[in-house]
Amino acid sequence: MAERLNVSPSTISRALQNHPSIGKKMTAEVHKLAKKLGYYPNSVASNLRRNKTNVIGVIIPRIDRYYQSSAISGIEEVASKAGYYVIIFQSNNSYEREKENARMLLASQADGIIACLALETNNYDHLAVFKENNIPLVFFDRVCYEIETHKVIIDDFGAAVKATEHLISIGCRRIAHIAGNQKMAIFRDRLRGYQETLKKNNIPLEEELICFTEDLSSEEGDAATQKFIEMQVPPDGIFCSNDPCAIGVIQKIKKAGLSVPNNIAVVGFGNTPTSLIIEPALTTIDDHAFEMGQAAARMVIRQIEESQENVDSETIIIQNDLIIRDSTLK
Amino acid sequence: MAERLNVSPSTISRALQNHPSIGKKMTAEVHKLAKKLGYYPNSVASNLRRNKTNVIGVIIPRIDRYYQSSAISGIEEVASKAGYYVIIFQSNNSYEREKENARMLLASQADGIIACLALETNNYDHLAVFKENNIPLVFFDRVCYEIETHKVIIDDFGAAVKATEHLISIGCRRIAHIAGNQKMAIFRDRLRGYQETLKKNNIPLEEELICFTEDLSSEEGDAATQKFIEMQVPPDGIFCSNDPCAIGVIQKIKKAGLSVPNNIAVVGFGNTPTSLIIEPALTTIDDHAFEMGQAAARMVIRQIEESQENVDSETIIIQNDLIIRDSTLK
DNA sequence: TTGTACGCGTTATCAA
DNA sequence: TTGATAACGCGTACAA
Repeated sequence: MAERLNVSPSTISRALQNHPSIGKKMTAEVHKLAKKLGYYPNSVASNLRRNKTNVIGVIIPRIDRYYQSSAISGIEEVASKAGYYVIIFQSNNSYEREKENARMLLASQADGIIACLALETNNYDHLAVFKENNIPLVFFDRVCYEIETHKVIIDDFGAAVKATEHLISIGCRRIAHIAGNQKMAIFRDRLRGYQETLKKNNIPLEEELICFTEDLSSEEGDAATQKFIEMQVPPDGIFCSNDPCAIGVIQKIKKAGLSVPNNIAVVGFGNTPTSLIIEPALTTIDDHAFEMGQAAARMVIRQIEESQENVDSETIIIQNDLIIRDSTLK
Repeated sequence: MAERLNVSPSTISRALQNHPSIGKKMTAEVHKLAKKLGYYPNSVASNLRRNKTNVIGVIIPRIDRYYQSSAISGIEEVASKAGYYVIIFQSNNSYEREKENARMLLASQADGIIACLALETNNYDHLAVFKENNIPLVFFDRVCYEIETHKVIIDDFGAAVKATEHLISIGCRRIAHIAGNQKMAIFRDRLRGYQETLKKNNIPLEEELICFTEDLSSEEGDAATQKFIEMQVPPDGIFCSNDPCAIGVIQKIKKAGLSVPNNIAVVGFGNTPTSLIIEPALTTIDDHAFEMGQAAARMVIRQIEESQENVDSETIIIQNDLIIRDSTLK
């Protein structure tokens, strides 16, 4: 260590963190010497001693999806400002990988966890473990209601209502919905929003106008649209549970020689960058992914730092906006 | 810990890592008990003892750019298979943040570093530190030639040649280039590829056909196109140093009532998802970001595990492809 | 095949 | 304001 130059091991430690009870001269000198020697404290040892790692673990399906990487950006921004590291694990929507990720995070002594569930997951023991070990856990977006924790979500039901009502307001009367995987609450809520809105407006629900998909890919959007177009009376509006799917829908409608929005209006969900590039530009729900990330990070940090055996699970609902563009502008 | 059930602290340790010199019965029993008690070794302590963290630190400009998140996906895939964690820091293209990130990674005792430089960076001391401390460092994409390390890049010069030659081959004779920030080698190389190709084909280089941008945004593409269109003899082809910029260019050309590719053909760089959605679909260079990430991860892990005071800096060049789409199909 | 004892580099506590 | 000491939880050399 650096104490070979002067004397004392703990004085160095204190000086380096500007402890008040250390002489200014001493402090300055230590800092200078540290810089000269290129000395930096070993945070692994510090972590062991303090029993704190300043690490926030994030478990998400895939980092190369716009929604997820935006959320992570938000997490990282808040975390790094507060002096935390962000360590990221991708589950690839696999339950096994998610379990493995949780195991690794547990072993790494992360101070807190932020998770967005994998599609496959329907057993939550690997995450409940964090609660048992008193490690703060915050879910965002794809949350689970089986564990009592803090959550950051958007009002998926309300957003779907907005989207559907918008389609009705521009004159659509035969509105289809392409739904996401019904294992996830968010997709169930969007479907419900769609259904309730039709009911409320006295529009009959037709089973054949609802298409269930595995993962809302463009290809599934394409296939669903094919079926819709072939119907005797095709729909005049389609509400898709995400943007990539809506893009596939629009491309298919155009390929069939029909017009968006004149023949069929389309609404997406997510406000991805692509929604502005497709022609016509896609009307969609902005889900404020970046802010969700920020909120989740703030939440988990607050829990870490309060550490009181604490307030029961709290849910933050992030605002969402319907962004109206050409795909519904008749 | 768990030795209160049987006897011995170190036996537990050995059993848990399946040390050969431990009875099979013992080993099995310990594993069973560990599972039952929910015991997991504290890796912070282990890291301290072994002087190894199994962490690979990644410093990149922004995670919410498609190129970067794809590369990270590649890194993560390779790393996690090899038992490494990936810890990500965003520099936001700021030199100060990059310095801070490097400092934190140094303190966290990362076993190896993968970096993609910030735009602002032109002093490299904060990264040279890793070499001094014998921590493997691999650059990818935005590399620096001032430090001798391993690098993963694509042949930007060659890719630009391919792109420019393609424009010439479809009959373009007045080809413009929208160049990226010339602080970065990749953008200088792309410019050079463009220039050399024109020369080789006896096409005069015209200064006014080269537009230098700050960060190749869509907006800058839009503005550059405005100028090009207003010229007495506008260009008949534009090679853009990235896709977002090319998207701005295409949108502007169309807004001006001109046709892509008939009036002006456009080539981008990066093969982002948007290049397939814009109309006409964008001809572009696929830079294989995911594979770059994989290669970088393999490289850094190899160095970590060989640890021999080692082979001098090696450079891997990842293949790139010109993907021809409608924006250049006359 | 198993147990003992020490040390990794910090920091908290207590004493000076 | 500073120094001495112990302890964080694990891995390993050595002894048994």
